[in-house]
Amino acid sequence: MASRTTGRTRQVARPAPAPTRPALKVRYEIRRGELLGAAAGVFADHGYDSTSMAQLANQVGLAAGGIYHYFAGKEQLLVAICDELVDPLLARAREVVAAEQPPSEQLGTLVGLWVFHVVEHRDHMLVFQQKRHAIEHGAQWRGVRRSRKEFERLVEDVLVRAAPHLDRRLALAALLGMVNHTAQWYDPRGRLDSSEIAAGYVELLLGGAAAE
Amino acid sequence: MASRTTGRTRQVARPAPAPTRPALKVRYEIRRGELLGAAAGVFADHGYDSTSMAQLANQVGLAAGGIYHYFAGKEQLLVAICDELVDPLLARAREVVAAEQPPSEQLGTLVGLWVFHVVEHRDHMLVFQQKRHAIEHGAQWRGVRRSRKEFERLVEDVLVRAAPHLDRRLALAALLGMVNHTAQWYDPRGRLDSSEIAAGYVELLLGGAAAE
Amino acid sequence: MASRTTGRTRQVARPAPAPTRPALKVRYEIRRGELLGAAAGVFADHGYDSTSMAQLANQVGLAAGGIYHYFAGKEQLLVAICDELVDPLLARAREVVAAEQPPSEQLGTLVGLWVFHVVEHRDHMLVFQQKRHAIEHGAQWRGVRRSRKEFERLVEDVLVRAAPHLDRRLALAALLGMVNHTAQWYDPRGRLDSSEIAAGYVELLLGGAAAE
Amino acid sequence: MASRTTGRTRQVARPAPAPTRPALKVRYEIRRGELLGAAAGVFADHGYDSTSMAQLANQVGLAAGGIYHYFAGKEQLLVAICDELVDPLLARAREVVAAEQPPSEQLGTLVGLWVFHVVEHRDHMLVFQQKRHAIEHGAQWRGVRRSRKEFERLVEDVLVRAAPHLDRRLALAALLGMVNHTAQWYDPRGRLDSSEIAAGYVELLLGGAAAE
DNA sequence: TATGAATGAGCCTTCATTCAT
DNA sequence: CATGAATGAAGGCTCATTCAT
Repeated sequence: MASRTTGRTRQVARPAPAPTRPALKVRYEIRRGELLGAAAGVFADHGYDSTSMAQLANQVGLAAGGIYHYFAGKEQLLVAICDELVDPLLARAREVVAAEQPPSEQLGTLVGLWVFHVVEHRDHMLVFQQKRHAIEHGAQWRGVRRSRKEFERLVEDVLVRAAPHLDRRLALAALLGMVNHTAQWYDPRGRLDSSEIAAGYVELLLGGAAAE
Repeated sequence: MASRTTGRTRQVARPAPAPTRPALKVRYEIRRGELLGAAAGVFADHGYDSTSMAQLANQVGLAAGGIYHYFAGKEQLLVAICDELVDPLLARAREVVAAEQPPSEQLGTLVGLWVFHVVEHRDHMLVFQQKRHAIEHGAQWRGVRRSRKEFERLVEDVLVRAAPHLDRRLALAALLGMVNHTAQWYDPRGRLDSSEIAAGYVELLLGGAAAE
Repeated sequence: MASRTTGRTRQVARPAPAPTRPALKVRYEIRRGELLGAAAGVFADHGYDSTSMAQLANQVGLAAGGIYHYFAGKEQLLVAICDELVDPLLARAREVVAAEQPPSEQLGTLVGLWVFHVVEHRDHMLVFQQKRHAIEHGAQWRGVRRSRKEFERLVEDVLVRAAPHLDRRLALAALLGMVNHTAQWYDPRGRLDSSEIAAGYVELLLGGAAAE
Repeated sequence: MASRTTGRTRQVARPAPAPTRPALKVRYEIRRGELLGAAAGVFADHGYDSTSMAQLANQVGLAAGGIYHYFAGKEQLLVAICDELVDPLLARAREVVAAEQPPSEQLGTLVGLWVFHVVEHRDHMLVFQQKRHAIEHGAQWRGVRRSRKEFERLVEDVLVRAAPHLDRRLALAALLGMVNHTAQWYDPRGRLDSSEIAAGYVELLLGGAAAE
C-alpha cells in the first residue's frame, strides 16, 4: 500500500516448489498477479513516471529485463493495473443495479462497495489518478475509459432514483469527487473504516434525515 | 483553458511597442506572467510530463531555449504555476476567516471564492493535480505544501463551526474532494456557474434545511 | 597513448566468451578498466571538453548511452582517471619514503618511479593537466587534491634531505614543473627513456658532481 | 590576477569623459585593452570553459552582448590573450639573442625576463595552459604556435651555448617545465620575487659553481 | 525464465551569438 | 556603443526496450 516504509525489496516471495505443482501456465499467472500488485504499490509510492523499469524490477526482485516476461511494456503494466481496478468494480456495480432494492438502499450498497473497493485498491487508485491525463486522452485507453464511463452512468442512475431532488450533474460530480478522493487520505489504521466513510458520504447526499 | 483544440501556437501577443513604455523590468515581469499562464494551459492540455520544453516553447511562440530567460527550469515553471494557484487562494481564505460573520455564511463565502478560484484557475489546478505525487514528496515543494496545509486547516475550522454535527475528518475530506474535483468537469459554457456549484456543495454539507 | 592517429574506433576487444568464465562482477570490472584506459586516451587526444560522451562512446565501441553502465557521468569518468593516476603513485612514494636508504638514493628512486609513472600514464596525466583548474577548485575533487598534496609533501621531504643546500620552495616547484611537464614531450620511440630522463632531472637538482 | 577574491565586478573603470579627449578610435583601443586584461583575469579565476560570455560580460561591467563590440567571439578573445602573452615575450627574446653577451649571461637575461613575463602575465599564462590542448591542435592557432616554437628555439640555442655539457633536449624540456609552471605557484606577496626565481632556475641548469 | 549489457531516441539545459531597440 | 531578449545547435544524461547468454 502507499506510503509504507518497506524494507529493501517489495519482494514477492518466489513460489517455492510447491508439493502439488500447478500447471506451468497457472504458476505464470500467479506470478504475474503478484508482480502486478507489487508494481501498483511501487508506482503509488514512488510515482509512475519517476519509477524506471529497472527500479521497479529491483523492487520486485528481478533484474532489469525481467518484467518483460510478464508484461509487454511499461504502459501495458499500467493498463493491467487500471483494468484490475476498474473491471471488478464495474462488474459489482452492475449486479447491484440489477438487484431489486429500494433506491436509497441501492445507493448505500453501491457507495459502500465502491468505497471499499477504492480503499482496498488504494495503490491502483493512486496510480490511476497519477496518470489520469494520459488515460483520458490516449488511444490505447479506450477500454478503460469506456468502463469508467459506464460505471459513472450506473452511479448516476442510482443517484437520480435515490435523490431525485438533487441536481443530477452536481450530485454525481460531488460523489465522484468525494469517493475517489478517499484514496488519498484513507488510513487503514485510522478511526474510520470504509463502511463508515461510505455511510457518511451517503448521508451528505441524502440529507441527515434520510440516513437514519 | 483546458481541452481547447488550439490552433498552432498559443501565441502570447508580443506586446506592440507601447507608446508609454513601462520600465524594462516591468515588461519582463509582464511577459513572464503571460508565459506562466500560457504554460499552465499547455500543460493542462497536453500533460506536464508529456510536454517537452521545446514543445512548450513553440506553443508560446519561442524557440527551444527561450523559456529559460524567464524560468530557471521546467520544475521552476511548475513551482511558479503552483504558487500562482495556492498563494492568492490562501490569502483570500485568511481574509474570510478573519472577517466577522455567522459561521454558515462564512462557510458559504469561503466555498464560493474557493470554487471560483478553482474554475478560474482550472489549468493551474489540473497541472497541480497531475503532479500531486511529486509535490507531496519532493523537498523543493515544502512551501507549496505548507500553504496547502494551512488552507485546509482554515477550511476545517470554518467547517467545524458551521456544521458541528458532522464528522470533522469526513466532512473536510468530502469537501476537499468535491471542490478540487470541480476543475475536472467544470465547463464555462455549461449550465452551472461557479456560485451555483459552490451553493450546491454547501447545501450538501449543511443539509437541505440549512440551505434554504 | 596520446597523439596517435588511430583508426576509426579505439575498440576494446570485446572479450570473447572465455572457456573459464570469470565471475560476472569480475568481467564488469575488467571492462570498466578497459573503458577507463581507452577514455583516457581519447580525452588526451581530442581534449576532455571537446569530446562529447557520444563521441567517446563511439571511439570505445559503444552506442551513445553505453558508458553510463560503467560510469555515472562524464565527471565521474574524469575522477576515475585521476584516481588511477594519483593513487598508485602516492602508494609507491610512501613505500620509497618508508624504506631505509641514503637520501640522495631515495630521491633518485622516487624521481625514477615518478617519471616512469608519468610516462606510462601519459594519457591520464594529460587529461589531469587539461582539467587542472576544475580539479583545483571543484568540491568533488577534494580526494584527488589531498592525494596530490600528500605526494608533494613526500617529495619535498626527500628533496630537503637529499639537497639541503637548495631553496626548499624553489627546488620543489622546479622538480614538479620538470617532471609533470614530461608528459607533454615524452616520446616512447624517442632517444631518452624514463630512467634517463629521471637521472637527468636528479642531476640538475643535485649538481653534476653529486650525480656521478 | 588569479585567485583573488575580488568584489562583485571586475569593473574596468568606464573612462570618465577626460578633459583631453583622445580620438574615438584610441578610446576604443584603450577600452579593448582593459577588457582583455579583465577577461584574462576572469578566465584564470573561473576557468575559460566554465565562464560564459554573459558571466564574463557581467564581471567586466557589460551586459550580455556587450563584449562583441570589442571581440568577434569568445575564441578571438582567447587568441588576443595568447597573442598578448606570446608576442612581446618573443620580441624581447629576439633582442636578447641578438645582443652581444657571454652565453651564460645571455641565458640569465633570457630566463630573467621570461620568468618576469610569466609572473606579470600570470592570468594570461594560466588561461593559455588551460587551453593548451586546443591551441596545440586547432587550425586557427597556427600563429600562436609558430611564435611559441620560435621562442623555444631561441631558448634552446642560448641554452646550448651556455650549457653545452647538458643534454639538449632534456635541458630545454626541464627549463620549459620549470618556468611555465611558475605561473601556478608564484605568489606576488611571497618570499621569492621573479628575479630570484629566475636565478634559481639558472643555477640548477648551470650548476652551483657557474651561478656564483 | 532470468540476466544485464547494450541500444538509441528523446529530454532538459546551456550558451555563443545575433539583432532590434 | 550598449542592452537584453531571442535563437538554435549541441551536449549530458535517462530510460524503455531488446537480446545474446
